[in-house]
Amino acid sequence: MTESVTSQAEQDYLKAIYHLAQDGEREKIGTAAIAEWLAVSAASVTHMMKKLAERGLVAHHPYRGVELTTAGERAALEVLRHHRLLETYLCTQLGVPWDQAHREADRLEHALSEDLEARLDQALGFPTSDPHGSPIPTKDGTIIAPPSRKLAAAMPGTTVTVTEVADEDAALLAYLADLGMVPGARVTVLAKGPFDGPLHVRVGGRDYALGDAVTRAVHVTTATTTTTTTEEVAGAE
Amino acid sequence: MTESVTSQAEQDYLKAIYHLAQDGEREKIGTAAIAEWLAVSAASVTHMMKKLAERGLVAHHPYRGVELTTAGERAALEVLRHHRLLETYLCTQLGVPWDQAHREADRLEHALSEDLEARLDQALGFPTSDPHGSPIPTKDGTIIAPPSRKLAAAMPGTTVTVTEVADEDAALLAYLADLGMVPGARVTVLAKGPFDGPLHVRVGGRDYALGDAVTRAVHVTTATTTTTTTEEVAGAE
DNA sequence: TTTACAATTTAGACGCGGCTAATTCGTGAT
DNA sequence: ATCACGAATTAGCCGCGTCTAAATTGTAAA
Repeated sequence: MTESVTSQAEQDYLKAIYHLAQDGEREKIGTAAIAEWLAVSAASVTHMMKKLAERGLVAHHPYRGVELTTAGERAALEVLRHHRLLETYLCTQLGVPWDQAHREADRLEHALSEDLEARLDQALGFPTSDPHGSPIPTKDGTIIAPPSRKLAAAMPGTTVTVTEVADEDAALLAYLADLGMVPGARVTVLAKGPFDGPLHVRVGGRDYALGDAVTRAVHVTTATTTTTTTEEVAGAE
Repeated sequence: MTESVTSQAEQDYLKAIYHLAQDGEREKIGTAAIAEWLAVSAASVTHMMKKLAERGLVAHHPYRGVELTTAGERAALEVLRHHRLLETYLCTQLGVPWDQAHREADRLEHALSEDLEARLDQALGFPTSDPHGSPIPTKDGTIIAPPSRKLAAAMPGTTVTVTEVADEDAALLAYLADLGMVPGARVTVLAKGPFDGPLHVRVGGRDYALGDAVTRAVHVTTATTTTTTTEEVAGAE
């Protein structure tokens, strides 16, 4: 109810922590990871973490990492909601290219009022996910995380459906769009090269070998309940 | 061509100077006027003026006032273009009320990219004025200031057309909308009270007595070339 | 012409968010 | 059990934009 009056910088840090927590598995997020993500020095991160800890938005365990508190996660989700509504609006209503919308939204999200947020939501028909397939948090701070895994973790031989594509890297996004790997696309995992080699997949009738950066950016779900047996079918080409 | 990299604060000051120069008649704008307009101390204004003067955006004549240079005016018009395109978009495409759009645009204008500016412009069909009747500067920094005067300066007995309504005061704007004094409305000036008394006008078949703040916020043009003779017709009620 | 006052500028300080350099802490290797 | 090293924190600084208090200046009145 009370306005937290979080500054733009604070919001960026909260968003970063939320993102890193989603991305990796570990709970505690290290200072270095945040620093790298935000292109900022480690000292700046520590400084901000102490500030956010005082505000009760973050639990800071010195030398061991930080994690969002309930209030912090709520604040992060509010920013994320702004971001994804904007992204959706920019793409669908103003024709901003898929791979540019993220950067635009990053700048606009901090200037979006609650009223305008509601208007965008309504104009879009209350969407539940953005153009990249990422779920849009609801107004009350709920987010439905679809049960998806990274394509990197998909079993060879299975056919999966793309649910979500990370929107941070515009070039990667453009590449994926070119391949036809957009949310909803069906991808057949053919084989995994040895020693962290490329993942061979078939999508839209064509085969590709995808590197690690790519397969970690794409989230998929085993659509047709392929009874996740360990069938190591390796049908290349 | 070169990015001036003007900060948000700098843009706000440039906008303020431009506005005050338009509003009043004098060329040189005083420190106090800027300070009041931006709700900032006079010392802060002087500080910023020196900074802007160094950047060549402002001509600072110590103790005598400042005025925008060509570069400064260009920068101000760029911000103003962002502002008015946003205002127009918010009103017509998202249904934001007339009197709220200004505040929203004030926050969004600094985060609007050139690309998005172009998309808004196109989506709106390349408008030349915003919902308040204010002209929208063109991309190349041209602005067509329509030959209008303040309603306060209109001669009693004439009938004028509202061309523009200042958008800074939401409450005033709501009041004017209620009266039907929107751009395009025809207003008959009945009489002017003595000693800066209220201006009696007829609009939409009804008569009103308007205070100074109101008549200075409304710009009008003598539409039907009413041969501006000094006919002091005083027909009240 | 002098003077008083209001407007303006200067001086000095603060909070924010950032940085570099130095220090402290955890932990994996010995 | 120790040690070395990388990660994290602390210390101290900077620029921006703001402020209050103390000069300074322009000008209008006497």
